[in-house]
This record gives sequence, C-alpha cells and structure tokens, in this order.
Amino acid sequence: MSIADDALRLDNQLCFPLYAAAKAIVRSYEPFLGPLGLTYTQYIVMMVLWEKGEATINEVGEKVLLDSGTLSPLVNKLIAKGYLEKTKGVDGRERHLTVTSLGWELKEKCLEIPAKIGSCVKLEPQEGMELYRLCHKVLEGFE
Amino acid sequence: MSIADDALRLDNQLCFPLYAAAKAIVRSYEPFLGPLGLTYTQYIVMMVLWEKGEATINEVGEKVLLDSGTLSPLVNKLIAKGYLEKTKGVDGRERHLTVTSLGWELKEKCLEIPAKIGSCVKLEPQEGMELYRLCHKVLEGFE
DNA sequence: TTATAATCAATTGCATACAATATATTCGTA
DNA sequence: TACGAATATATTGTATGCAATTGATTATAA
Repeated sequence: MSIADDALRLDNQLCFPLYAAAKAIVRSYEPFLGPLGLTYTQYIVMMVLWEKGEATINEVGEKVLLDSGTLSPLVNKLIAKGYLEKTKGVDGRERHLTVTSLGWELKEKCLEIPAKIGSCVKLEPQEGMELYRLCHKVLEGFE
Repeated sequence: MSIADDALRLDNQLCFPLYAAAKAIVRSYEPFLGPLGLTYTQYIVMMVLWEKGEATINEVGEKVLLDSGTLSPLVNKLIAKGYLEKTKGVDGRERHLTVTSLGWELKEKCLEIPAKIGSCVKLEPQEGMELYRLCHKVLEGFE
C-alpha cells in the first residue's frame, strides 16, 4: 500500500465525515419537523423569515446559501402550506416573502426543536463551538 | 428578542454551518471529478471498491452510509460508464461489484485529487484533524 | 420438510441541490 | 429616450438522499 493509495482511502478523507455528519444531523430533525410537515431545508428558510419578518427570495438565498433553482419550488411549497405569502415588489423583478399568521404559529411549535437537536448531538459544549468555528472557517475559505 | 427567539436564529444553529460546509466541499470536487465524468457520491463509492477490490452493494453502503435506494441506480451508472461489473453472488440475494480495468485506470487519474482538495480547504493541519475528529464524534453519537 | 421470518437488492415517490437556460424587469448609457 | 447589460426569479434536466414498498432468495424453526 503506497502513500498514493492511502490518499484515496475513504478513511483518510476529511470531506467524507463532514458530508456524513451533516446528513446525519439533518436526518435527526425529521422526527421533530416531520410531524409539522416541514423538511430541514424548509425549516431553515422559515428561520430566516421568522428573523427578518420579510425578505426577497434572493435575500433568503444569501442566508441559506441556496439559489433560485432550489428556493423557487421550495418557497411555493411553503406558500401552499399557508406559512408564507409572496408579493411582487416595487422593483418588479423581486418577490417579497412574508410570514402569515399560520407561519408565526408554526414558529411557536418549533421553539423546542433546537434544544431537542442539541441533546441528540453528543458533543461537549466547547466541542460544539469548535465545530461551529471550523465549519465557518471552511465556508469562508470558499468565499 | 427573547432567549427563545435566539434559539431559532439561523446564526445560532450548529447544524447549518455543518450542512453548508459539507455542501461547499462536495461542490469543490466538481472541477476535478466533472472532467472524469464522476460525481462526488460516485467517487466515494469507487474509493471503497478501489480499497477492497470487490464488495456487495450492502458492504459499500455500510462504508459510505447510503442505502440501496441511492446505491442501486448509482452503481448502475458506474457500470454503464464501464468502471464496475456486477455479478450474482453465491448467496443469490447478493450482487458482487468488481472494479474493471477501466475502473483501475480511473483510480490513477484520481490520485492527485485529495491533495488538490486539501489545498482548497483553508484549515491548518491540526484544525483539519480536529474537524475530522468532531465529525466522527457526531456520527458515533447517532450510532 | 415446509411455512414463516429475515435479508439483499431494486423500485417508487418525494424533496432537495445545482448548473444551465429562459423570462421579466430594471439599470446604465450613448 | 432607446437599447444592450445586468439583475431577480422561474424553469429544466440531472443526480442524489431516503423512507417505504416490492421481489427474490436464504435462513430458521416447528
């Protein structure tokens, strides 16, 4: 087994545990989000709008790092569920998203989720913070 | 802004940077894998088979943490590209995957990829190791 | 031995991701 | 002002992920 071979071993990749851990955590939301009829991606989009109250598709996309190819159909699903409304902006190209009263009720039902997820992730507090920092550093490295 | 509200802010989530960083790294493989006609998922499947030489769908799935719903069609694509062969095992339920000569040639073309990705990820060596360790710990926490 | 349970792979259905393209609208400038 | 460039959103096409189901085969136990 040469050094070159070792480099291509799955166990030696940094990307793979990152990819697998991200999938595992996202999957762990399902027992909490599923009963509310939400997916993880829909949940983080709602999180942006709960925080800002109103935003364009573009602004949401900058926050959640997704483009219109993903967001357009996803937002339409959240509208169909009654959690969001979409209106044409003063700039006719923009679409303004606002949270409906049903969307605000949904937020109340989600308040306990972060703590529940936190107890699923078996990291010490300072490990969680370090993981948070390292992931942000990786992201910054890609701009 | 109450404490409860803060818990639902995107910036306060551990999962989101993990999810976003994983997507960013996976996407960074495209310039290297795309010209070879591979996706990231196909690449990690090939990695398992380069290491073991032969494996069942199930064994590959245990390594890459994917089920047959994802792997069956993906393996068929790798077969169509000529990198793998699939044969019925002695146990008639199993399918044995083996790397073709074209698949071994592909490995040679991939030898430089880990180093190239490494230089894309702007982490200090010990930070990369710590990220690796923390992601594995997260994974172990989910069994 | 034979009916039932368990296992492996494939299929189905739904929801992302994302590159590439299309469409509508606005901006910038000659 | 008129027109080409830029911008925001939507659409299309391909490739995952994954839960749930199906089908084929093998193991098991009464």
